[in-house]
Amino acid sequence: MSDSQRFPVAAHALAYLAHSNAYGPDAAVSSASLAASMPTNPVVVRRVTAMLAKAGLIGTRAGAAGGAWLLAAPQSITLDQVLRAVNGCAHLGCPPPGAKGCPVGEKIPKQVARAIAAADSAANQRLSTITVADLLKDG
Amino acid sequence: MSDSQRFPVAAHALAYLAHSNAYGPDAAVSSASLAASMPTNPVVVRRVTAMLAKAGLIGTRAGAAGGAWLLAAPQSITLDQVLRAVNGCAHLGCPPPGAKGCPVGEKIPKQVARAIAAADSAANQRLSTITVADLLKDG
DNA sequence: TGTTACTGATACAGTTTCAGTTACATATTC
DNA sequence: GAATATGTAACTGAAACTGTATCAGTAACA
Repeated sequence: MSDSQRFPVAAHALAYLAHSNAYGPDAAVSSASLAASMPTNPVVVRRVTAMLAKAGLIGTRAGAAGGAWLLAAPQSITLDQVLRAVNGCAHLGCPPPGAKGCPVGEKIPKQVARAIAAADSAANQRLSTITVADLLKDG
Repeated sequence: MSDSQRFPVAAHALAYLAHSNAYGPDAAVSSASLAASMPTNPVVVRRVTAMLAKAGLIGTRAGAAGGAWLLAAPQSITLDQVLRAVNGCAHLGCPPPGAKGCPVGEKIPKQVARAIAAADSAANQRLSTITVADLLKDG
């Protein structure tokens, strides 16, 4: 996967929902409003909110006065959940397959993959200590 | 930056040099040999080895019997050095700029950027505990 | 000295991926 | 029924990467 802005857009959207006290369908925020605060295109926002909704982090509703709202308290939504919801990872690359028949060429990619997975895991663990509520703090 | 294979290629190349006991110009390994073990194209390898050379991790020499060799012991080359050498990062994306004039829209991106930097740092710290020598281990 | 072999760099084509945009079917409120 | 919103599909243009070919410079070796 190439470099994507999905994670930042998702994090920004959730923080904005929290700031708007959007905790139910009656306080839904439209994709146009979310997009205006980035700023980006409403369709880009909806592509992300659709994934967040499938992950159970937010609720969405079509129709007039529709939009998105949080399904959990901002303090309880961690950023690693957000990253997983938008199918992101640390993107350090995939190891080359290794030359067939070459003993060292076949062994190294396995260890490279393990190192990449370890780095990915460390990034996720760090993100698990940051919540959507933290994104609204000053400083 | 989009998804790049530079980091895996660099890690594989360094591990291969270590396995070949390439510790000096007289034991230089050509880009063709390195490429054959991935497998990929020699030019792709040279694009990476040129960066590793600039970072001081390997030496290279042109001409007949030329190629690349390690400038340090495999146990002392950590993978975060390798990642920095090829200009990689965790690639979680860049935060949106935020809407001008919107107080919340301007504050959130700063915290999102901080979260991304924290995740990146965690990944690098984890990589700093893995060396090129570890890539040659079994299992 | 001439041949061979290698690096580094540059340039190009093809592929992939993404943001942004338009369009449309569906759903909901008024 | 009109207005407004989501979700999704299709298209465009930009960006980045791989693979490839090519060339100048360099070094070993007969």
